[in-house]
Amino acid sequence: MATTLRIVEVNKLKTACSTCSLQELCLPAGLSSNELKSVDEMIERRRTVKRGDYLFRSGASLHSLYAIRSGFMKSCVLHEDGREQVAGFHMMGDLMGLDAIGTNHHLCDAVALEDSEVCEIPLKDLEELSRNIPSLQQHFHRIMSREIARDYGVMLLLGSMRAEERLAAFLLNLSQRFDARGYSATEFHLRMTREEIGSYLGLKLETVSRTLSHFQAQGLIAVQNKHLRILSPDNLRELVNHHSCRS
Amino acid sequence: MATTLRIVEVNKLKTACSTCSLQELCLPAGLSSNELKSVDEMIERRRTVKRGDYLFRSGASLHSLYAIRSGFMKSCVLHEDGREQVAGFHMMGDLMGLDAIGTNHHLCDAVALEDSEVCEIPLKDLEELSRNIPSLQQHFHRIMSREIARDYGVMLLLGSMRAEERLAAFLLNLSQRFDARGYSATEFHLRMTREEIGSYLGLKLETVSRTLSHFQAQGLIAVQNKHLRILSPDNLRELVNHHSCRS
DNA sequence: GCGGGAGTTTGACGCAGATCAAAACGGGGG
DNA sequence: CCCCCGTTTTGATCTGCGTCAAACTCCCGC
Repeated sequence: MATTLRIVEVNKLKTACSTCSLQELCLPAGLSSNELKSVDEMIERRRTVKRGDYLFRSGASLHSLYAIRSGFMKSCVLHEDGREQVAGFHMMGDLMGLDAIGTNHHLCDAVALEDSEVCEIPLKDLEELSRNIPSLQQHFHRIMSREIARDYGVMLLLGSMRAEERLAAFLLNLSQRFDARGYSATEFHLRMTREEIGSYLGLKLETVSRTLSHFQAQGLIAVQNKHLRILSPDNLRELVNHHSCRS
Repeated sequence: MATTLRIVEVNKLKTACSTCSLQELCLPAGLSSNELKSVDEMIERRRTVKRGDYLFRSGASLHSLYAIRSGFMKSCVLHEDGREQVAGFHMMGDLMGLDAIGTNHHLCDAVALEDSEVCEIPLKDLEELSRNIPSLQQHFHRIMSREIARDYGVMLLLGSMRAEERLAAFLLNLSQRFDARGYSATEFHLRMTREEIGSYLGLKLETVSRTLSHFQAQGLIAVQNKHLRILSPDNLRELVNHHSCRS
């Protein structure tokens, strides 16, 4: 039976970092084959997360960081009064859980937007290993730093861009990330709803929808439901950079 | 002559981490006295930054991280088209420059809002030392992680709070940080302009001013120019948590 | 102590985007 | 294959905050 077969396959998955195509994007970038082996041994297990399921929840204590092997996830910060906001979208090669190191407790939910597979990296082991492998240590620091840099970008976006600019920046960012992973930069599937995009961008879903329609009318993109094609990346870039309004 | 005297004093400043009152807030928190000594030796030099001067500029290559010893600073992210936004305010014990590790280039400006003094920590040395001192390594990771967590908070603020909530959250945050450093939690000096507050909160300076006036009229705070007194922290907290509007 | 420029306050008005509403679409389950 | 519910689109209206403008205050340097 097909279902059983698939489960068996998943359990068999012993794919090592050393043979992983995401190597260069992920944690062990730039290691020797010997070092790669040590990292392999550190990975506690691979775990699958079904669409809609949580990888971890806000408040849970930190066991491991998670490297995404396949799939697509979002992280949501929660406010005590029930407000919640998407803090980021994450895809293959991304490392999740970095925000929890400070307090030992996750401060956001991680939810799979499609069936996903992650590698579980016990923080203690990572710390120990990175004490012995300087280039791993350095790379780990770079990853954390890049997350901070990304956040600064989002702050700039939320604090000083108009709706059109935000959406253009968002689409270009997705495009660039797909590109870096070997997928088409101009044509891809939006795995999140309009509401989730809006939450991430500080906009309401209606505004997201309207703005997408507007882009389409201008010939910048072609959207049909979740399928998106970028027709004029240059014009989108121009939109982000030459802001017409708002000081 | 007084000026000369002051310069001499500054040059003499050999205040070590081991005698620094900020120890527990700063990088070397929780180290043994031997370990503290190693950290002391790592600090390349202390540097003073006059009000209005740059500690580092966006685009400059990363030499060191900077721990603030005294004073007050802001960091500003720049957008190519000239837009700029305050990404954070930093005070004694805070570590600056973390966003630059990823690319080896600073991506924000660091500007002193009052005469400040910083300890310069060469990244290479810190990395080497933290390979030998696990608790230093762990603490450094915690600091980076806390910066990520802080950024998530700012994203939540910018993406889903109304003007009053943003300002209330901002004041409470300042209050709490002053408190942690042994200063009054209810009465302090705002070292930044209304425009800088606005930039940080994604608001215009007029809105900041109006909202402060409004808080004062309600008896929540007393502001006179840059001097601020929090009269009802509880009501401010309530304002942040029980959002009346906006889903 | 006085003049001037930067920072702040306050008012009037306009607009981008939120809100409310309703119709159209699409895809997963029976 | 069809039904139904979650998602998306589009329109009409409302509103919080931005924009423009003017007066006022506070330093800081001369």
